[in-house]
Amino acid sequence: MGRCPRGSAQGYCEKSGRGNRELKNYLEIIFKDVITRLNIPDDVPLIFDTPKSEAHGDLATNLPLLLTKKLKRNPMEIGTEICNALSYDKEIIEKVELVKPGFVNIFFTAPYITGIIQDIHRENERFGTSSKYSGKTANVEFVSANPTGPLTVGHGRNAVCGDTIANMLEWVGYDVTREYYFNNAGRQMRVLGDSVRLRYLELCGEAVMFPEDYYQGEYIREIAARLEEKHGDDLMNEPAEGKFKDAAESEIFELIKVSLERLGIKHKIFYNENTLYTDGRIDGLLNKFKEMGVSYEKDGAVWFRFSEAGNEQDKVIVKSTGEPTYRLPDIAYHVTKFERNYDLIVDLFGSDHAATYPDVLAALRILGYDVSKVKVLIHQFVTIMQGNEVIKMSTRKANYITLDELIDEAGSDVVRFFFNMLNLGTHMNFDLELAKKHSDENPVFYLQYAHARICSIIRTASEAGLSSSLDNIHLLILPDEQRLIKILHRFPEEMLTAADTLEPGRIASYLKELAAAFHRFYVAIRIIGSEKETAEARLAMAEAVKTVIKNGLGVLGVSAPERM
RNA sequence: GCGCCCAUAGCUCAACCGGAUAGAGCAUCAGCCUUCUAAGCUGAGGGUUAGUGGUUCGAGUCCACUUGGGCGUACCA
Repeated sequence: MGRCPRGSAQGYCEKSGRGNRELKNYLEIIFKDVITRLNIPDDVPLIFDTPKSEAHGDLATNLPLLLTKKLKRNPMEIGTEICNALSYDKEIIEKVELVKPGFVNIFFTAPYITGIIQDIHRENERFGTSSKYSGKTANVEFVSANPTGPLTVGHGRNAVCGDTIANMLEWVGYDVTREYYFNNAGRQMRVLGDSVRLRYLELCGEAVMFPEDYYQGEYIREIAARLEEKHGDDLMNEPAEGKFKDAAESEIFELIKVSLERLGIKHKIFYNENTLYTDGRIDGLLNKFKEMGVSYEKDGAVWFRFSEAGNEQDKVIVKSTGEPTYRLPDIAYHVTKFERNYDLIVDLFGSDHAATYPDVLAALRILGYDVSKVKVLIHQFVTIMQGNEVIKMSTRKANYITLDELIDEAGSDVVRFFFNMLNLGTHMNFDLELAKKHSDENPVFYLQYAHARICSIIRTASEAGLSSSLDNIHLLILPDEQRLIKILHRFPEEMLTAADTLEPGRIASYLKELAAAFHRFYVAIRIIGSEKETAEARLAMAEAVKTVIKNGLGVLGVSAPERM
């Protein structure tokens, strides 16, 4: 890298690109150097983070505070020694200061900070990606709703967050497989098929009793109507599980896929639970458990010794009817994920499934698989409010608001951003009335507006014969400029942290901060109309902001409009 | 009853491995468009971070208990 100052620390310049991570790497090198020279114990963590207040520098460490106990000395004394011994490149670091309790605050030089703009222009739509996990594969399983009805708002959170997590993993280098696991057999599906059959019989003029615990949704009637249209009353003697169930399954799956597609979500694999039976995996697993002595028979059922694996209690894996419970195929399914050799296996469930995964993991551990590869993410439920009323979702009772209805009302961008804003553990209250009425006040517009604004500036500038240039970016020394550029520095690191913690919410928070800094700059400082070289540099900066917003929104699956 | 998750401004949410004065948006109030998009900006008010105790240089963050909510606790998925 030609921009690397000559005296920079060893190893630092070998990194391509900058950003906060590189700055931290540099600090780590020069601090470790001091630690060895001063013979300070090196078993305390050396952490640099971005202080909340600008007055506290660009990066800061609490090293002296952490050392006080170890050295039994005053933190300020230790800090003084460290700061005096610190040798650093003046072209990178402006100053290092030691303050009150024992923080060391580091300030970077403006020209050095500004260099990130070149990186962003060079890497463009790839800026923010990382090769940290290149060559690794990941499987992200999400949605996985059985085809018994359209997706509800409740599924929206899972769908959106799952897809965003997959995006984040791709950004840091993983080859990601998006997977949807479903079950088209069993009692639920029998009831579904029979629900359609009964509606069909109604249409054929039969008087039927439609049980209360059958699927009440309007879509059942529609499926029945299409069957009636196609076959007349030829199907009146068909069993529920044949044509009725098949029609329901395929039509509902079509609905689900369309909803997902509207949100830009496409799964690569739809894994049918049934194949686990037909290819003998279920039986194979049962035999293996028996051989290993981890299962036993009681009351005509087969039980798994989960209690011996440290879980609460033993559970039935095969009912006395001979039918496996969901646990067994779940285990077999995860075995296939291991056999498919993923380096990372992510499962995203709603909190209603929180109780099942410890058993699955325990069984996998007993089978000898490296369970640390599996990251089970549990997202909390979204409480849907209509005014003051809580809407309890139930597919069976047809008491729900579909994801499609929400997308119709709010639009895909708003829906994606809305679910992505939140950390997975957050219990959220979602007031539908409010979402409809105030949708133009959704924070997503704040980000999109910043992007559109920059596009508009670029258009206007180009009409005025002005274009961006990297030649004079050193002119960008105003506080509003530096502040903005420093936020740009953080993007690759934020992306990596988001991917490592599997938290989509981080990206949204970061982008809000970036957009805020840009809007502030925009109001305070003019681009067009300022002195030519400065204007060109500011344009280059604005383009860099635009790139980062676009890339960030891209990860969230939200569009970056050129005009609004 | 037991287990997991959660509780932060009036509302919806942030706060990276425990750090410096707990931050945004909405709502309220007061200002800012003859110049690049006012879907924007500036400022004000608004908090005992549910409560109590503990750990330590330092706690919204960790531990214990209490209260209030969500989800489980099936030979349903």
